[in-house]
Amino acid sequence: MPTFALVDGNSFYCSCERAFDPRLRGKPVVVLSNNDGCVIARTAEAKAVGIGMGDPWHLIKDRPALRDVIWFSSNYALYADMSRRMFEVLNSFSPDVEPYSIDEMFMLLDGLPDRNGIGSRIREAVLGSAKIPTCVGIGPTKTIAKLANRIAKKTPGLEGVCDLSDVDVRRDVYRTFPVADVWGVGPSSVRKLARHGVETVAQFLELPAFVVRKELSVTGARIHQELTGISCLPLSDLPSTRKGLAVTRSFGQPVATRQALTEAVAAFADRASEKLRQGDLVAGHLTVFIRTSDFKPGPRYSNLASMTIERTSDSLALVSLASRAAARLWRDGYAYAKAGVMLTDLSPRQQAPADLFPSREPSKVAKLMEAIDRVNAVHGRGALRPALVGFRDKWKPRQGNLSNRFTTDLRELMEVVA
DNA sequence: TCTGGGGTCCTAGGACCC
DNA sequence: TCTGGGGTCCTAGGACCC
Repeated sequence: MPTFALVDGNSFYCSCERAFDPRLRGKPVVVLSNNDGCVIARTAEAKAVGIGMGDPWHLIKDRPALRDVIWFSSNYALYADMSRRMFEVLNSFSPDVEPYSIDEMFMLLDGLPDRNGIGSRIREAVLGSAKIPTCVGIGPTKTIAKLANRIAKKTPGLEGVCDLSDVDVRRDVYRTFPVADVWGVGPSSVRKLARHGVETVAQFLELPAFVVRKELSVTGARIHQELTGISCLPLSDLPSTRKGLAVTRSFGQPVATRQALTEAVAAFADRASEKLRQGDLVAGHLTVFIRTSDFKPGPRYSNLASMTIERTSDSLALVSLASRAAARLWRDGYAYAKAGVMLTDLSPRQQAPADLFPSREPSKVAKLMEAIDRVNAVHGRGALRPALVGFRDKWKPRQGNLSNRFTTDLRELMEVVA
């Protein structure tokens, strides 16, 4: 039987901010989503003054109780780099580490020389080297490790570690643990299970497998199995090639001209092409969507255009296709709030079938893209951009309080030291 | 002034084929 | 009078996750 650990960074984005500013210790801190929209990370102190996950910042920030709360715009470059550091620390314990999200990593503990107190030692190492406090959940399947992690997080006496390797300990936990808190069981599944009188994990496990299969499909059946201690979600050692990628944004202010909208979509397509090239991939399908706000009064409109394209990662081609699509989707008389570009049907550039009649010479395009990427690596993203993107950036999201990129930009680190 | 931005997997149903 | 039975591939949409 394998042993999995799930290591999860506490209030990850907030902890990243704290790692570079000790004055934030013990204070309520929140990090906001893009556009400074809603709260996506909060410290224990921030939870204590009543801030919920996903709360719209502009609706709550003036409450008297929140007077001392320190807030940040999200600084993704910093968080991604901190995540990489966390990975490296875990990797020094075990060769089998699978990043599950930016702040969560699964690892296999099998074959480790000394398993005694392993959870605490992992925590100490991550805190010491990466400056990130974590919780560790341990169990014979991913689902159980995840469940253990949740208990570690919520139970003060446990010092951030919960081990559910033992079947009797699990049985005890299952009697009261709500099935709604199990990884992969969402609101829709909870409603179905409630019709069978199921509320706890223990009750869930009493359901016959065929009932679970019928009600919750194979996804639910796997969770059912995993909770009994039979592992069916393996650790994936290799980073899988991604299936699709998207660049979507809410606008800093409503976009009301066709020009501004097409420029925004062009910019998203430009960024999406860049991501594509970073993974050495090409896309065979392009989707563009535009929409008005769900929250503001006024006429609503939402539409998308989806097209199969000649496989490419050429910014100029993708930007041109995407902005033409946006121009077609445009309707007069609406205040647009959000748009996006999605690329799917991805494949490695090398494996992509060659086009019989390419519209442009592939080797020349590759050289041009390489040059563009190099210039932007030195001078900053967007320094060199397709003309269709423009320089007005009317759509740019708000970022009212962005911390410095301490770990990835030397100049920005020096600003703090100075 | 102001409500995020990504992902994955699964299923159903349509189009098309023999 | 009677109008098949599989396959595959693709897409849209649901559900869930962080």
